[in-house]
Amino acid sequence: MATKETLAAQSNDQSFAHIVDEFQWRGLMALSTDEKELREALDEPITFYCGFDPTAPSLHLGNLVQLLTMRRLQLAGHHPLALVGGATGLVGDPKPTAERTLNDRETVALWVEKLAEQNRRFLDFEGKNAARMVNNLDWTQEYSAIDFLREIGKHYRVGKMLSKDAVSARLNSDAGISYTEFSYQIMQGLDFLELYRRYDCVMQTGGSDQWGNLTSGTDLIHRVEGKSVHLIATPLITNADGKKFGKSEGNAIWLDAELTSPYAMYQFWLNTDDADVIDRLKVFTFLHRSEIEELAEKVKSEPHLREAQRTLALQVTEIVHSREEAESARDASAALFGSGDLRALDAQTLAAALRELPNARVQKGVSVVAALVETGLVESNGAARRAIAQGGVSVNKIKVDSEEAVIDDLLAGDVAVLARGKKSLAGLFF
RNA sequence: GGCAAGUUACCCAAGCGGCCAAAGGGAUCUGACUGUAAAUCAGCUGGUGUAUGCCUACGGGGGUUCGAAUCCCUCACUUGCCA
Repeated sequence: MATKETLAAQSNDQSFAHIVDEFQWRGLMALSTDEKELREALDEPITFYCGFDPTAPSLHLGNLVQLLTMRRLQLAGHHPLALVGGATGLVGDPKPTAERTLNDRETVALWVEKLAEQNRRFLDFEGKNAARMVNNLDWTQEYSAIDFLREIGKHYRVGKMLSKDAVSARLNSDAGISYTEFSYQIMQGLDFLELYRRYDCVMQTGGSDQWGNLTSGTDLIHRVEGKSVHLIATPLITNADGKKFGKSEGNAIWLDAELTSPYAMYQFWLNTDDADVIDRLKVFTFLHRSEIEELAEKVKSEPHLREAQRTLALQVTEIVHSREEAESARDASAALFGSGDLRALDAQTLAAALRELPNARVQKGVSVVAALVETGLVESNGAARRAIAQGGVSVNKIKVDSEEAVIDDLLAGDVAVLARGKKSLAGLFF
């Protein structure tokens, strides 16, 4: 991974007297345990953890908030434990809407590997406060049901478990909740206890929607070990227009380049709403306060230049992928969206840009409909014809006005740029 | 274990023998206006190049019927009440 330089370049903003101040300015602390004690605890290097459950083959943008929060704490001198949920992934945390479908063990094991691999790119696993990777399957699978019930279950009061939002929401919905998912909070509490015992881990970070599961651990440690440990919960990222953050065309933005290309990642951030872009810079980049405040001014004074969005897109794409890939995505974006004369571009630039896009190899004279389907820009021939009928398709920036149109007008290097709508582009190689 | 209600497309939800590829809403998508923004307005949204066709789809399987999302049986799951 080419992210070593990227990691090395990251830093916290030293103008803040305390990391908690920076977290608050960045809007990263939605909830926490007692702030005074938290600040005191963070004055010395501590070990903390954050867990990631394998519910998919890749982490997504929601997880990125956690990864970057961990990295900020690492930069402040603390020791991160990145936990992958080999055990909790087999159980499943309660979603607000419905019971999860259990994945089989092989799938979960595979996803655990993938998540661990992704984690390694965002934290430094070398040096004096190197991050470490742990898997809760390591201590959970040793437990017999009897031991679990006697040693752990005895510390949990059902009344309290029922009162947790994640559980009560489900009890009050017509989906109900299984004992399996109901038990999830205990598993997570056990994780914290184990990490406390094994690594002297005294803090956990996570999303605020996980608050009930986070406090499960602090309560358990308090009961069993008589010790107060700490929590920081990051806010759920929401868009100003009320739509769900982290989705593009209804699909999640993944951190895996196979699932979401660097170009798609760049485009996603570039399209950030003015009303959200400054908040995003605070949460998703390591830019310091002065730099972000400068960009905030520019959003007000010259919004059409979209400098904040450009900066955000480049920064995050670099963090998730690499500087090279971020720059390629930026250049491709500039070439394809820019002032617009595709014919002025030389073959090499054009080919490089098109490789960033979904693309396909086709024969000269291919129908536009077939090309749309081939590149994955639409899902079926019918959808392709519909898109053309709606005036949403263009080839080399020239609108296609017939469903029977074919492509025989090529750009330098025998390529063509196919577009569906304004933002979905694909490359055609002949 | 018993009884009752329920399981419809991405989500919510109507339909209760043919007029159902399935109302309505949300969401996505497209167009106009723009700054690759927001808001607003308009339109599309199962597949198949065009067939009163065929295929897929109303939880799974089976049946009744000329015809089933709709009726029956059965299995699974969900919720509620009773034990």
